[in-house]
Amino acid sequence: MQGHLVDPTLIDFVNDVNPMEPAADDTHSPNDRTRLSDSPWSDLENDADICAVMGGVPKYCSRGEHGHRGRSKRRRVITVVQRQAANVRERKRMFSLNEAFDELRRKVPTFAYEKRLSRIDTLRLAIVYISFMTDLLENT
DNA sequence: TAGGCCATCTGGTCCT
DNA sequence: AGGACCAGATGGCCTA
Repeated sequence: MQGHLVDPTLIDFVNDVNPMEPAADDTHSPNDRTRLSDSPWSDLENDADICAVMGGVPKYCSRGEHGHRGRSKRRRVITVVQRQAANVRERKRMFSLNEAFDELRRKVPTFAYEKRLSRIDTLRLAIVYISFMTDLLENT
């Protein structure tokens, strides 16, 4: 789609950001690793095995009781259920973050890539792309 | 096998 | 008090 739109400068910076072989195919596809694709937060029950049922104690036990140096700050007491709920919310949050990354990937010229852009490369490429477009506007 | 990337868990902090 | 956000830790998967 971007073939007619892209000039050599653009190609340069695309290749700069991720110097990989030319793409064999157009869309980033099968390579997709297992991602947060389908309702990752649907199975709250699956979290129950984390550390939970330590003798039925309702407190959450974290791995490694570190972090109590100083001990001046009062730790927030959190139940297993609350921890699980927080985990689900966090997964949901990360899912929406990844959705935003996917959307950004689609807005950025990625034709030269065989692989799907990583998040960091997506950000870097977007920065360069925006700068490029800005310059283009200012110089015309 | 090492390194990169990612998902997930977790605890801390900030905000409502 | 509880949710959102964040960063660190950890482990799995994939590729060079």
